[in-house]
Amino acid sequence: MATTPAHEAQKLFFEIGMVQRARAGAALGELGLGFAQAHALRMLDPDEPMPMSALAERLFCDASNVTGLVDRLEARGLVERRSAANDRRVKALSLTRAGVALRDQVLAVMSEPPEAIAALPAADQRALRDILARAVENLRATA
Amino acid sequence: MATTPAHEAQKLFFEIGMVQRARAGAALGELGLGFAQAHALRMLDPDEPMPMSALAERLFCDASNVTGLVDRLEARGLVERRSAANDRRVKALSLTRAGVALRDQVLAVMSEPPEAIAALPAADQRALRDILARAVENLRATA
DNA sequence: GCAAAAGGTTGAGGTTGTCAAATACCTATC
DNA sequence: GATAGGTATTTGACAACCTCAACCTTTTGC
Repeated sequence: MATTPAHEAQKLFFEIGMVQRARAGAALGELGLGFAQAHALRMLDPDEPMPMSALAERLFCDASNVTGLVDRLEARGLVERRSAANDRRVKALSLTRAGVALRDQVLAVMSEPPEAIAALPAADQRALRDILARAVENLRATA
Repeated sequence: MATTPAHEAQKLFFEIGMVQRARAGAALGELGLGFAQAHALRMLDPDEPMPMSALAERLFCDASNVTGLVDRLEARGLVERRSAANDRRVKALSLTRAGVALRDQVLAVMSEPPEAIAALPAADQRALRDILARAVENLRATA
C-alpha cells in the first residue's frame, strides 16, 4: 500500500469534501434546492445562454438527466428554454431574473469556506489557494 | 462580494472535488457499487463492529437511509447484521471476508489522487498534505 | 411497573441517475 | 432534392438515494 504525500493529501481532501458537502446540502435545502439543481444553476452563465448538451458536459452526466433537472428549475421560474435561431434542435438555457438572484445565493453558500479551512492561519489559506490554483490549471490543461 | 484567500481556495477545492467525484464514481461503478455504498463500506471498521446509528452519523444521513444501504450491502454478502448481546435493539455491522476485500479496493480507488493533484510538483504535494492535515485537525476539534 | 426515550424498520414520496428508444432537426452526398 | 446518417433533446422504465412520519421492540429512569 503506497502512501505518497499525494495519496495522503487525497484522503484528507476527500474527508473535508464530504463534510463540506453535507454542510452545503443543508444550506441549499433551505433555498429549496437539491445539490444537483444548485450545481446546475451555478454552471449556467447569467449573460450567455447555454445549450442543454453543454450543461450536461459540465455536470459530467447524461443529457437525459439534464432534461429532468431543467424541468424542475423551469417549473420554479429560474431558467428558460429557448430554441436557438440557427439550429432549432438545441434549446438554449438562460437564467430568469429570479434565477440570477438565486444563483447568487447559491454561489455565496458554495464558496463559503468550511470551518476546517476558515480556522487555518492566513498563510496556510494563501498557500492552499495558490496550490489549488496550480492544480486546477493542470485540470484544464489535461481536459 | 468578499473574495478572501479562503473563499478562493474553497471554490477551487470544490471544482477539483466535483471532477474527482465523477472519476471515482466511474471506477466504483465497475466494482458494482454506488457512491453511497462505497462510502458506507469505507466507514466500516474491519475489526470493530459498528451499530447502524453510528454509521448513520458518519454518513451524515438519516438512520432509515442506512437501513436500505445496508440491505443492499448485505444482499451482496459484504456485511452482516448481528444483534448486540448487551442491547438487543442495536444491530452491529461487521464486514464479511468479501466485504473486507472489496473495501480495500474501494480505499485504493478513493485515495488515488486525481490528475490535478498528481501532476503537482512534489513540494506542492507535501505542502498540500500538511495544510489539509491541519485543516482536518480543526475539523475534529470543532466536532 | 410504566412512561419516556432510543435503535431500527417500514412506507410514502421526491430527487437523481442510467440506459434504450423515439422525435425532430441538420448536413452531406448521390 | 431525396435520402442516409448524425446530433440535440425528450420520454419511459427502472434503480439508487434520501427524508419524513409512523411503527415496533427494547431499554432506562422514576
